[in-house]
Amino acid sequence: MRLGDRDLEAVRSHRSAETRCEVCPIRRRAVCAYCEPDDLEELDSFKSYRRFEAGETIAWAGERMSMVGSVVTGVAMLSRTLADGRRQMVGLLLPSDFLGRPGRAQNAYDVVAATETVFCMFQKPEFERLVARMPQIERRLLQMTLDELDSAREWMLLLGRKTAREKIASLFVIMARRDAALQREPKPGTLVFPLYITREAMADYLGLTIETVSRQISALRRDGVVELCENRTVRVPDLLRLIDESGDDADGGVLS
Amino acid sequence: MRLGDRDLEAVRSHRSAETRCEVCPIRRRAVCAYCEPDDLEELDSFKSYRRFEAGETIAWAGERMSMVGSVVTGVAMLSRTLADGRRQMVGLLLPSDFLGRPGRAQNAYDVVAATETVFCMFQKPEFERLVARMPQIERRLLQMTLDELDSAREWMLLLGRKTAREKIASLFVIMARRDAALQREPKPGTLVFPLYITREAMADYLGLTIETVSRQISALRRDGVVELCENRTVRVPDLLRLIDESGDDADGGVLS
DNA sequence: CAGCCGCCTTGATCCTGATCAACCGGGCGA
DNA sequence: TCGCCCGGTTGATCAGGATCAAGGCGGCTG
Repeated sequence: MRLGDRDLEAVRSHRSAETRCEVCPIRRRAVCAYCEPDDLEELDSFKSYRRFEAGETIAWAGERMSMVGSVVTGVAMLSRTLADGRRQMVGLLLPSDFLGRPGRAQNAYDVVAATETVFCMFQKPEFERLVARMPQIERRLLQMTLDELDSAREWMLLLGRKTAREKIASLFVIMARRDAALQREPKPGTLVFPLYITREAMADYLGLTIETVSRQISALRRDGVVELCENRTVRVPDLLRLIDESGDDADGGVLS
Repeated sequence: MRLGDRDLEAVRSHRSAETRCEVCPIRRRAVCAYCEPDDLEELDSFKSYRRFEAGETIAWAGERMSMVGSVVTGVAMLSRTLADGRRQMVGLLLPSDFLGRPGRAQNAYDVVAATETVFCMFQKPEFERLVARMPQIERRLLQMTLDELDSAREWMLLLGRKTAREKIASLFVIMARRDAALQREPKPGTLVFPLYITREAMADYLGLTIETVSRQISALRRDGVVELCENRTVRVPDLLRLIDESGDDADGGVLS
């Protein structure tokens, strides 16, 4: 598949080693955790890039999934749906996140592109052969999976025990941190970041309805905690205030 | 540390290779996923067994954790607490489950023994050396972590979208399946299994209050979905009925 | 045996977030 | 240009689960 210039730029930056998070400077994250420089030539021949439109379904729960890979640009959502249609997002894939489970044929979740999204993908059998030959890939996958597990557990705390207002504040903190982590040169000072996703996606993420999401965002705006600018952009004048609203204790808490 | 006869019996059976789950016969689970028979001699010299009393705190969030290991008998709980004391259980460790994160010094969760619990433990540096030497251990850890991630996501669906009644039914389904999976020779017919944990633990697990837990269990009993016997034992006359109450679709759903 | 404590149950009331409904504004195709 | 549709906002009302409160039961200890 032929990629456009913007996508190619993304692919190039995708190969960079690490970025730093301004909000929690300790935490670092490789943009593509299994592609370290010394593996590049070996992996490059097996990679392919695929692009999905916003709203496009990448995979259905229960379907066979023939590829694995990671997000280069854009946002993808993992979700599960109950028999009567209630839906819960169970994962949010931002650039550098891995999609697909080595060693399992079936896909456990619906995967939908929230925005236009580019994936760096491998055929699953080829990837598994690569993993078998290169144990360092397995090690990095384990670390990534453990990180995801930590995020999932933080999310469980949010879903089980936080109020609607705290949930919204937490979401903003998470997105601000993730955005800062992905910035090559994060700007100091006031945080400004894009809200990639719709109210519906936020509601599915937080276990709320869209009406409640809308109301609580309005309330946070009314109280001066956040400002909404054009292009679905959020400005946070005081990050500590926002973190305070999120219910987490100042130090620990939300994993980026 | 000296173990009693009952504990020694548990340790012996702990070395058995696999058990089968009557409820979902496809799913199998090694009782101790990193201890396959061919590794036994090598690992044995590094193992030690530790016992914790019911209610005893095994580790605090934020603390350094010098050991890793897995549950031999009993039940342990992972939980996170918000600044104001609201608590959410984020993991339930039953026999065969792994505790501790290779490659991280600090413990992210409070770990509490729900019942008397025996762990098979390794000093973390030794375990990491073993892992480095034996890549098959890393592979199994990856698979276990992926399983845990799937469970966590199933749990997120429960926390975000299920009603109190569905949450209770789901919990019973999970415990029935886990119990059946751990039975050496599961009895066919009506399911009977122990409720290892208190109402408080259930409430923390499900994101409810103890009063709601109590009320919903009473309601399920009144409606004939479950029966409560002595010794905190639950009898399920019709598993399909219970699964129906849990809100999951019949096939997919709750991971054991 | 009495008294206490921990765990559980049940009742009454309250409140947060869901539901139902109306409306707004922008983008897009007819 | 009109009208529709989609995503978002806001209001009114409802209901599920939280909270507050009282009491029961069983086990443990003095």
